[in-house]
Amino acid sequence: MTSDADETRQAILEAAYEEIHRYGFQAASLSAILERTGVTKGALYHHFSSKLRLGYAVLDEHIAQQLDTLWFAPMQQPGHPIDVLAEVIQHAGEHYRNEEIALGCPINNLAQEMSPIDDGFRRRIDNLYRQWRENIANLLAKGQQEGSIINSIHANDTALFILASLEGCMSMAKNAQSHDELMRCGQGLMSYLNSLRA
Amino acid sequence: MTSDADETRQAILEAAYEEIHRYGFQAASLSAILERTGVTKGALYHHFSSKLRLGYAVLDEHIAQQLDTLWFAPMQQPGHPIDVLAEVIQHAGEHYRNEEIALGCPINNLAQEMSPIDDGFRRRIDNLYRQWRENIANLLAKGQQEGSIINSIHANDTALFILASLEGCMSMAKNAQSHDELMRCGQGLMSYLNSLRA
DNA sequence: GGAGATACATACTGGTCGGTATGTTCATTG
DNA sequence: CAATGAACATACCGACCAGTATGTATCTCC
Repeated sequence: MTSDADETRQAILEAAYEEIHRYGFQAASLSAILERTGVTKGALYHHFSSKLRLGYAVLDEHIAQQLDTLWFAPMQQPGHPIDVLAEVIQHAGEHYRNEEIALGCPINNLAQEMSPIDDGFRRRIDNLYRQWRENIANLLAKGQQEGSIINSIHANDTALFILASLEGCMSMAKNAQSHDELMRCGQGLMSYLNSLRA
Repeated sequence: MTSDADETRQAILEAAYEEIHRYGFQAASLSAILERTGVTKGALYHHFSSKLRLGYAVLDEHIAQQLDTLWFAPMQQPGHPIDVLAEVIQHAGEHYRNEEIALGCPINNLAQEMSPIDDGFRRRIDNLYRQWRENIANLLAKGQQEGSIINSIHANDTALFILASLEGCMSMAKNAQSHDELMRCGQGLMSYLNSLRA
């Protein structure tokens, strides 16, 4: 029964994601993940050859999909690029209220923790960030073609800065454990974004 | 001889700082710190009652002092606030080239890792960030009084966004392991800062 | 209906970790 | 000069961890 097996695999991924999101990858305990799911260690090592591979799978499958749902897909909607960005950011801000802002952005968490010590993590995260930047840069470039975004900026570099600011705001709010600080910081980003309108 | 004892204590703090900066607090191994210094476990536990207290001391003493030297002190120099900020940021960027950009900002590292799971860390980091914000906000407010900074912005909120962007740029560059990306991201921040000139 | 593979379950291992108990040296102080 | 405490040093402990070895039930396929 491939469906049962797949359910088990997904349950492990989901539990691993939550454990990693809260405690980080290294501090995430396999025993805790097993306890969460009711799955045994035999099952876990049947589906994943090591803790590292489990971590990679969480990134490649769970987190990548979440990023797509929360950011990439909504960015495809029509409208003025800055309006689209503003709406997506606003919506994500709401999402992170329920997801406990104190846990921070899952990608940034892993980036900070793992990129200096494991290149497999680093490259995967780099890919996600690259896609993210490209999505933003495409929006900006489209706006420049349409004449709705000023031409004096470089789309790629500006996208990089926007993403950095985004992650920075999440960072600040995470440490302050304050959704209000996230919103205040987001206002700063918004005023920057508005300065890009043609 | 209090001087010998103090040297030992400082040696432990320095080694602990480096170990924590590289691997994070939880993954930092006391054994590795001892090996670095040649100090024994007895000595370590004579000076620090637990690993947690050692971590707090690294923040309270080593990191706080580093922050003061690299950021707060240089921000006191005279000149147009934006010029001062630009120079300090530029100088810090150079510093982080040698300090291995791939290790990231020590404060942000600890914030991401520890703030959700230990309030002692979180509050200490919150204090450092607060001082940082206040230093920036003071510069901006002074500029507003002098008429060199536009009045339409709120100094405190803008300082928050600037700090967030700063940390975000460090974050991006850390994961990319690229000092060039730090500089490109910094350019985005600079163009934002310039938009604040009166 | 037997063979092999899939999908687990249980019990165990070696290693590392933070922390402690105890011993020792030496400098100060009454 | 004896006593005390600071400043270590050494040896050890229990807990937890990722990973493994082995067993078993079920399902597929010839």
